[in-house]
Amino acid sequence: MKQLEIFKALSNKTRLEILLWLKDPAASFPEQVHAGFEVGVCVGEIQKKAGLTQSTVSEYLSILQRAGLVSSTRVGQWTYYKRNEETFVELSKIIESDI
Amino acid sequence: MKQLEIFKALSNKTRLEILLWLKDPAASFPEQVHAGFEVGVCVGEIQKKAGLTQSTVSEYLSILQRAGLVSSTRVGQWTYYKRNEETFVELSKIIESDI
DNA sequence: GAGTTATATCGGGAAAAACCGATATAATCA
DNA sequence: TGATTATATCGGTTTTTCCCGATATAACTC
Repeated sequence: MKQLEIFKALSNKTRLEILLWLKDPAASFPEQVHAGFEVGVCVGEIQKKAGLTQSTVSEYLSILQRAGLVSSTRVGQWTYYKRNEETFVELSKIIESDI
Repeated sequence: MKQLEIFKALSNKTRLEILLWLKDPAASFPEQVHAGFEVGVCVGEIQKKAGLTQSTVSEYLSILQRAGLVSSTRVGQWTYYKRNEETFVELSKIIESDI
């Protein structure tokens, strides 16, 4: 686990918000109709809510993914992102003991 | 607690190292003779070990302090910095539940 | 096939962070 | 008092991050 990369990923207001939204997708993205939330939330919905351009949000999601904080699943023309909870648990332990 | 400020403070290799060194000052700073380690470690010792300029290290320590990760005590002409463990505990909890 | 929709990537301008050297401040000591 | 030592702050250059518009890719639809 690359702590520095994780902390950099968490050092942005919008990226922190995205992670929070993904914690409760049903509440945060009432408009998503294409799929259940098991696979996550598609980029377009996240982008609308973030209020930034599509390219920026796509970039942010890939930063979060490289840090291991989210994972993605492609379904047809959509890419769904969801939290990777194991990384959060690991991170919490790392802060308790390794930092 | 301002999460964003904390994550930014943790988004730098040298600052992460400083925090690690301050975890075991006796092992990390064998040369410090001016005081016991209860008050912390003085800027000069940290600077030598970091290998950056005095101004940079002083700046880094104040970033860590603004984030609540360390605290400082002035004794004579020295400023001693030590970890603020409560913030780490809080942060770990925040990651478990609030992020 | 061509047209449409969703996402990723690329190139770049603006803002922030990473450092530095020089200088200021504060404490000590002769 | 002046000289010395430790730290903080200030001004500036380089590097990184932020965020955009334009373009590329991939899947779907007709």
